Amino acid sequence: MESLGGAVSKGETTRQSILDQALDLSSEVGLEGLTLGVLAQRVGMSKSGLYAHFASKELLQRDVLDAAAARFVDVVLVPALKQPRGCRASRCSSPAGCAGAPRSSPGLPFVAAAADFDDRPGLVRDSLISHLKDMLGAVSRAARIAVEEGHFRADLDTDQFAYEVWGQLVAYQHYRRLLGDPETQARAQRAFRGLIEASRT
Amino acid sequence: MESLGGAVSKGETTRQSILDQALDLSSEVGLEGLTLGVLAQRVGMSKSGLYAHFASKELLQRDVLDAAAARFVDVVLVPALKQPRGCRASRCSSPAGCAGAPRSSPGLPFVAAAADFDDRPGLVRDSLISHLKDMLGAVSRAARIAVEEGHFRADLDTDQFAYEVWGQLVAYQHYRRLLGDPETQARAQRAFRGLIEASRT
DNA sequence: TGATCTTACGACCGATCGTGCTATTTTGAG
DNA sequence: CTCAAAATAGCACGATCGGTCGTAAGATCA
Repeated sequence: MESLGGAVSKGETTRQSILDQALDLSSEVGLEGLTLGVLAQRVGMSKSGLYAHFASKELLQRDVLDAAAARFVDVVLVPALKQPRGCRASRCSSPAGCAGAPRSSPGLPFVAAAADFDDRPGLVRDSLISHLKDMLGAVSRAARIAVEEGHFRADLDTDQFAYEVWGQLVAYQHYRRLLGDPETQARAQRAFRGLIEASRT
Repeated sequence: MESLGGAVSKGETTRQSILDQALDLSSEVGLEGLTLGVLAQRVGMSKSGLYAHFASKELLQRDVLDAAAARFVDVVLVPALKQPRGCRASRCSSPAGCAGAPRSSPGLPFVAAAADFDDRPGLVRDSLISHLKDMLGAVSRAARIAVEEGHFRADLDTDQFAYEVWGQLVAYQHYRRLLGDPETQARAQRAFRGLIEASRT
């Protein structure tokens, strides 16, 4: 048994490192492109040894998605909520904030997964929808606060605002990954600024 | 030889019907999910018989993509260009117009393919980028005409306009396919109206 | 230390993938 | 009708996929 604290079993630590690697890998090839063989190779263990940590590939994918959501909350949402209340909405919903550094953007596996699983029913899709609704709710709530504090228009449809924010995130990822256009970052920021401007009082 | 007209060889006919079926199928499972076996089954011929019409799967995918682009031009762009000049920009770039009826929207395979191949170099990706740039150029040009005719602001960045239009198309497809929210259509239209409004004089 | 439970490995399975090769059927021009 | 050419089917291959199983190595605790 573990000593009721930081100590964790060996299995749990490797399981966590598997999940970490899977998160990175799925940022490159997508959740759907995730393969037990190459993941095992990257982690440095045998396929079956890796597989023993998960009941099925679907469960593995779901866990990876949960890990991605957790990372997103930690990296994007929590820092945003530490901002002064008035700035929250724009901070936590900026594509530049979500997409962050070109490398290993926290929102990326999420967007990629959304594309892969939008028509593939199952555990992963359900989990994805659930997380997405949570995130949209968070953005909408932040916008509502901004409305109450007078930074945003009183008649702003905050759900619509969240919709458009997510849309810009998705569009930004598409553009950047497909075209590799360095101008994309500037375009995304301009578009986002336009959205904020249109929501202002 | 053919009689210099409508007559086409049998091979070309079946090849075209294969492409049609492939277009429908890829709207469901994506270009990446396209499989020779199930495609052959759907067309009603053997896998090898079908395969004989294409040098490789990659070439097949490229041809499907070209067909999708052609259909998009026919169904969306050409009708839009027959509108009075002032309306073109909004007509040809409306997500509702591009996405059209919930079933068999012409832009869908394009968006799905963009998600699948944004990080998979090769023929398909190259073709995809080429077509995308064409479409963006068309939208940008339409916007420019609207500017010249005084319907849009004189200082409008038409490339930025095209970027945001494509973004809305992508976002709409994501939302609709993932959440299945009937409200999505209304949200997309509202977002698009906002974009047009912001571009007006 | 010795016993026990956890963790990891290698071999293997059936299915499916893309892709060639060869035979057979179908088409269409002379 | 004849017959070469085109079109299609049959078959098999190597690779890779998710997944299973028996077992060896390693950790944990009495």
